[in-house]
Amino acid sequence: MPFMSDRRVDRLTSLLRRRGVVLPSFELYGGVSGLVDYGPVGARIRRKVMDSWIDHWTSHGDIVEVDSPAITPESVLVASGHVGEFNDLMVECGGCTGAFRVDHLIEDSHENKNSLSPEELVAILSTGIECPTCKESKWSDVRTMDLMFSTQIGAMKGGRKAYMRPETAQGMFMLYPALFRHFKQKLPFGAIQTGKGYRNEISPRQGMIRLREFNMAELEYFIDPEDPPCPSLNTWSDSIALVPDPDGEHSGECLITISEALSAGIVRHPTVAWFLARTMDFLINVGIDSTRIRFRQHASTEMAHYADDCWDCELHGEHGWVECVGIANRTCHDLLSHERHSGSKQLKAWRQFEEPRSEIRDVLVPNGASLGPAFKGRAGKVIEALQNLTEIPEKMPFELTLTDGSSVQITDEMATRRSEEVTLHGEWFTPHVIEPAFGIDRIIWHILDHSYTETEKEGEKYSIMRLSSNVSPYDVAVLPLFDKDGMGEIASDILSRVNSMPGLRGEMDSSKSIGRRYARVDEIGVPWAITVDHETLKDGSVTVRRRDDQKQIRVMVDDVLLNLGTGTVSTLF
RNA sequence: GCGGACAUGGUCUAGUGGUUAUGACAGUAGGUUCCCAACCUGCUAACCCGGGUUCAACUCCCGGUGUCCGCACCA
Repeated sequence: MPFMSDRRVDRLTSLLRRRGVVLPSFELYGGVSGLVDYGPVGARIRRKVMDSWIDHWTSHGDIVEVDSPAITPESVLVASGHVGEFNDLMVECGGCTGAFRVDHLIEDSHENKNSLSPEELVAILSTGIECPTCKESKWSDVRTMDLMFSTQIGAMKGGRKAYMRPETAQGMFMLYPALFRHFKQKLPFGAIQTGKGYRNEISPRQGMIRLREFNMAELEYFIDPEDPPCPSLNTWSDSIALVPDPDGEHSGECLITISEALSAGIVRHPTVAWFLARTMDFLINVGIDSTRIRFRQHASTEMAHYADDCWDCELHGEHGWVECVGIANRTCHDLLSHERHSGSKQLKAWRQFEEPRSEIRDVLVPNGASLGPAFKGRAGKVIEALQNLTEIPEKMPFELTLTDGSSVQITDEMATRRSEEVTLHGEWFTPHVIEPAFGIDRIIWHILDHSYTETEKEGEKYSIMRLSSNVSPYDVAVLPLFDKDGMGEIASDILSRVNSMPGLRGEMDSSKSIGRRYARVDEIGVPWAITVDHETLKDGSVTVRRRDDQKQIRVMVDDVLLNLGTGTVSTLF
């Protein structure tokens, strides 16, 4: 083994580099912080994590996968609120050169800081706000911190301003009308999308934890807020660590089953509860240590104004507790905002009443014979305004305001008052959306962190990556004990049989001693090794070695391959 | 973004203003051994980038980039 740093995290990162799992990007040119590469081994792991994530959600039946561009026109991100929020105003202190967010500095001096313009913020700043570090108040000019990567669609002057998406979610909101049709116009349904997201972090640190370009996997689940899906939670009998809202009545960490948490009112929304449970399942399935998972509820104060129950799933590792999944009830905020900004009428869903409802409505029926001659070209607008009246005036004549802002006088003969009975079979409403958003790189880091095991073997340090077979880079290693007497050929043959099985990938290694080869595959987390030896030549049996306890058994080749295909090799032991 | 430390083969490191720049591990070729990183021999492979000082810079100075540690930031 090479030199061992005294920090576990250093030894782990060094292994990940050495074995081609995760490495800094563009190192040839000095590297770029916040960007990483997945090497040949890491890319396999990432692919498997992504695939099991997609499989986990699409197997449910009412969730489908979509894919939309990373390049996003500015108007979309204005509507979503990203263009405003991602441009935090920053200011530097002339005394100690510290950088601060203006809104944080003036927090105590103004109640409604969110409503202030940049000019007003600067004005308040110059009233003698002190630097929290050095107590001076010599502030530099205010500048914006753009946390999105901006670009342009079209190379020439007329190019349209755009950004690299900071989340994949907006693409799914754009596809809402298509999804609504796909699901035969019935809620609930969901869409997932995996892909890259981009944030120009001020100071990315901690390796894979804060990246500038990162792998996301997001799910938008559209529901009727008056009829939220309440899947049964009885299948989840294990307790989950919850850290409820510190300002709420349930503050303090607790270990509790998900259905208890829902009935106790800790988790406020039944669909959110279901997503917490399903998220737990996914994480355990890809090999996260269940004792190092917890769900932390956002305090009412830190929650975005539109959301009403948000949970972060945090994983514990070398960097402490890190937020890896955010499960938010975004309510109708996004769809409504896109409806307002785009003017589209397709962002709603239909709610059928159980019983048709009749209503008596007073209406003014326009009289075209009288309106036409009176208003000529504007008559159309007048009729439209009359039909859109929500309150029918008591008396005639009255002033009617048109959509262009002008008003006209409506007299008796221009419209007839009438009571109409209308039967309503349902109504249009804006669906709510529950969004679980997964940071895949952070999850992969914790899979590696939790799997990395340092032991000793005959006084030597020995590392094993105890990856779940669901995410291991190779399913099996095929090792000829000697590369002679035809063992190499038999091994190649076994390998190609493995590789021809759907979804399976094996690796062959015939160099150096057998112990060294076991060590190499242990280090990258290959769960099984098949060794071809002299007996194989005689009877077709091989040694199967289990990574986690180094136990080995003798089995017929065909049996191992069969069990590899069904994921049941462990039953042979 | 600020301050401090650091930057040498794939990994971890030694070292110097001057001619072939250490060592270990890994890799590789051969020998030997054979079910847990054995051994022997050979080989491959590095001074972060740009400028300056100097007869001469991997070494000293400045700038950049990157990493780590604090501060700030993390929607």
